[in-house]
Amino acid sequence: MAEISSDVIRGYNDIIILYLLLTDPSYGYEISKQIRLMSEDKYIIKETTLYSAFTRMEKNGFIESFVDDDLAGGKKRTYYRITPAGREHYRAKCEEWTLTKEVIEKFIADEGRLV
Amino acid sequence: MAEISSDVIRGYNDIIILYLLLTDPSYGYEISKQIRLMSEDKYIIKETTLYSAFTRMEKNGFIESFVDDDLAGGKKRTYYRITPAGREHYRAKCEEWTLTKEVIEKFIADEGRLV
DNA sequence: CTGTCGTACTACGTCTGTCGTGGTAACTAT
DNA sequence: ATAGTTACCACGACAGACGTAGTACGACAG
Repeated sequence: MAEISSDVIRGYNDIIILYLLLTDPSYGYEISKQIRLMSEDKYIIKETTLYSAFTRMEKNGFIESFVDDDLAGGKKRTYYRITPAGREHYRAKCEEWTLTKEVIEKFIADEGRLV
Repeated sequence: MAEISSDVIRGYNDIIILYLLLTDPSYGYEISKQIRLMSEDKYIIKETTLYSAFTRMEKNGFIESFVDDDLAGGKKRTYYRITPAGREHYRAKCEEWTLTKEVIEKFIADEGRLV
């Protein structure tokens, strides 16, 4: 089955991740599983891509982190929570998506032109 | 008016350019004007982006160049023609686009969730 | 009790497409 | 004269995505 190459989706990891934080905080491993699930295995985000997106978005003020170190076995887990700025970023990116989609679809040929 | 940031469209300049070469060869300046026109000024490709896409795609065998140096005033102009491999690349990218679109739209929230 | 699988990250360096700056050169209209 | 349009190119910087590798703990099979 075809899968999505990363360069295509570049710039959209932000909205994918932020979407999953809209209602509740979450953490890396969980988010990566949800992306895989929601996309029906069509998009499997690379771990490094995900975690570096967290770092970048926290620096930009779109998300905040907090650590839960009360897990069984003294393990810790880093949660991320979306900020108001993050919501705004998400909203803006969605609008940009609509525009982008409109533009790109003008350059998708119908069958006839392809031959 | 909102315009499209380049990182969003990254990876799609190829199909935009190739689309404009599907029926006839063309050249940089002309293509850049057509993109601007067809997108209703929503996407204005940067010159350097365009010309480096030409170089890259020629190296990949998606397009071929030929020079017209019989223009008035001894000027020259470099035309590009799509190759069969280029058509195939275009077709594949269009399919990928369909997939990508489906995936991304699963992560676009309806109004209710946004608040 | 050794080994693999799943969970949950992190560090480091590389690659590639896009972009900013700036340059060349000739024609065209004011 | 000079600004604008046509037509292109070189160079270097940047940022997001990726490859590789490593840490560390628990659970469960053999």
